[in-house]
Amino acid sequence: MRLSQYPINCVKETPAEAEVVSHKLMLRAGIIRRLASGLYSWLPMGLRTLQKVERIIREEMNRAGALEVVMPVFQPAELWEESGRWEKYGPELLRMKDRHKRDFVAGPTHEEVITDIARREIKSYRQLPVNFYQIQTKFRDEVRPRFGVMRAREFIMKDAYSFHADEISLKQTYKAMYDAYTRIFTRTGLTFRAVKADSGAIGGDVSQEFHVLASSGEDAIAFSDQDDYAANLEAAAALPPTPARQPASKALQKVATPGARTIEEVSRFLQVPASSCIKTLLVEGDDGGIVGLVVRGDHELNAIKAQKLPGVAQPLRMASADRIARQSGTELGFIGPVGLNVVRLYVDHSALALADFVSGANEKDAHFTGTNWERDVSGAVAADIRNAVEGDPSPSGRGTLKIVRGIEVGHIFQLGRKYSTPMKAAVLDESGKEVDMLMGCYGIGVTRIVAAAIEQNHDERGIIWPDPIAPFTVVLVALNLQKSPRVREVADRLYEELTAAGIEVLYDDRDARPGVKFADAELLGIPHRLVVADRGIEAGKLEYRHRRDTESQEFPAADVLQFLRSRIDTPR
RNA sequence: CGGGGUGUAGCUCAGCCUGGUAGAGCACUACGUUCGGGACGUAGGUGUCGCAGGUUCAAAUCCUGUCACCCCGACCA
Repeated sequence: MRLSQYPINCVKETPAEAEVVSHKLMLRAGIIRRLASGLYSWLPMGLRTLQKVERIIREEMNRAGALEVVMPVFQPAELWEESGRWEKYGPELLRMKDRHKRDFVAGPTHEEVITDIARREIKSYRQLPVNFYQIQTKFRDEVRPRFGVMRAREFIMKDAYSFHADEISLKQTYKAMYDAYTRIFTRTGLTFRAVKADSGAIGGDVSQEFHVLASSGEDAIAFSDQDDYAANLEAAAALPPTPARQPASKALQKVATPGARTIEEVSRFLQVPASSCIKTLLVEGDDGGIVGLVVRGDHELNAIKAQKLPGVAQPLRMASADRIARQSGTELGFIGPVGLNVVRLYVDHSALALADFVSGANEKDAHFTGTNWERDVSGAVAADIRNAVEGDPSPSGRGTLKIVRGIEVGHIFQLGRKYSTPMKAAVLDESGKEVDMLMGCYGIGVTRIVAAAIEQNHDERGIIWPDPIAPFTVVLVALNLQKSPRVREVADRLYEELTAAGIEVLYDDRDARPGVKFADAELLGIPHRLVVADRGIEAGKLEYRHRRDTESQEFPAADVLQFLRSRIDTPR
């Protein structure tokens, strides 16, 4: 493409609407434009990358034996009533009526539609297994769309759904999808990690997420430094500490702690480390009562773990201030387990391992020192309710945990019969008996991959695309071509030659100053840069620089194809 | 949904407190100079000051309402 014929300019100033790097760079480089909150248009430069990502996904899904389909964005409410999600999905599901007042939804995902197809088409175990996928626009009415296309309301997703007669077959396809995802993310050129996940609202038993690693990622990932254990922090088990607890040595003593509410304030005021304090959180129980949750002062509550405990309301809800007052006789900041009146009291393993610790006294401006579990507190139940932290022993039994940040770009589930049973998707098995099919589902956030790629690969000058998903592989910068017919001639010829050789070239033939061209090339993030200028022409040289390099190098112009090919990552 | 903030030229923003003819830089158009790291000069076009109502001789500015957008918390690819 000739830049002189491309109408969209890069912009120097960062649009005020953007907060995260990828969003800023996508706007500045003319990749996307916002239409409304959470709704984005993809401009030509961005679409090229998007389509490269889609192509990689398509090739690997096909290679893994999946069959491509396209299902409607709009879906009749009846299907959602059948699965029960018309009630359960909540306001994130965009609902609308057609002119006949019939209810429809804008599809946030397609389990219902695919299950409907499967139950109509598939009658025998001999037609199984099968795996359908599509690459299609989804709509989720997010509470708060943000970070550009990272969390948009409308986005492109690759979703796949497999059907099986038995568990073994489901596990085989799940594994095949795991391998396909590994190939897909490897081929995009991104650094990623597969992790154990909480299966969340979609349901099912087994699930894993694929994360692109980036310091700005929204998710925390815990992994062992000695084996391949890796899990989303919300799903990473925090093991009970060893050695076991020391015996009580101090007496329970009430001390005045005026105004000290947070652990930080209490620990500073009493001159004890946060790890020798506990915090007591009150949440609503599923029977209308109040449940107490205790974690060590330096730890964080893990809501996902906590809401799975018997007696805890799901989703987790903190008790309101006046319920706290009624329950504990005090206010936020001074609650403690001693004499606390709750339905259940769950104590995290590491809090339970403490002796002689500091706890709230259930009295304004007072805490206890020298608190001990058996002696001072009754009814404590041990549980894992905290986030794992760096340095914890790995749940795999080998090594300690490290924590990095990631952006979730893929998620694979074994769904089981969550949809097939309520929607009566059954086949006849070998014995002629009707059995509900088992399902798996496998998603990839296609548009999110593009944003994640930028979060992971950029510098202060702009984007640094990995070769496989760069909008163009080579940027050809011709300097002063409006004055120098020689430069124009050489650059034009080079452009034709490289393009004919199948290399995607962005040719900057604009009448612009060198600084502008270099700056734009760097902002756009084209990985390989060739410069044509009077300087090198006489000597028959061209100048090359990779986007990550700090120095340019010269090479004989005659070798250009061979030279470039040796530097471009070839697609597998 | 709760809390905070912002709406003025295509973009970034000033002006608002203290009411009195709507501004700067960038971008855009023309010409000239310049030309290996975001040049300069001259000339030029650009506005429903988010919208509606109110106060006032007079509203971008004060008041009320409303809409949109952004940021922080509970959900997800």
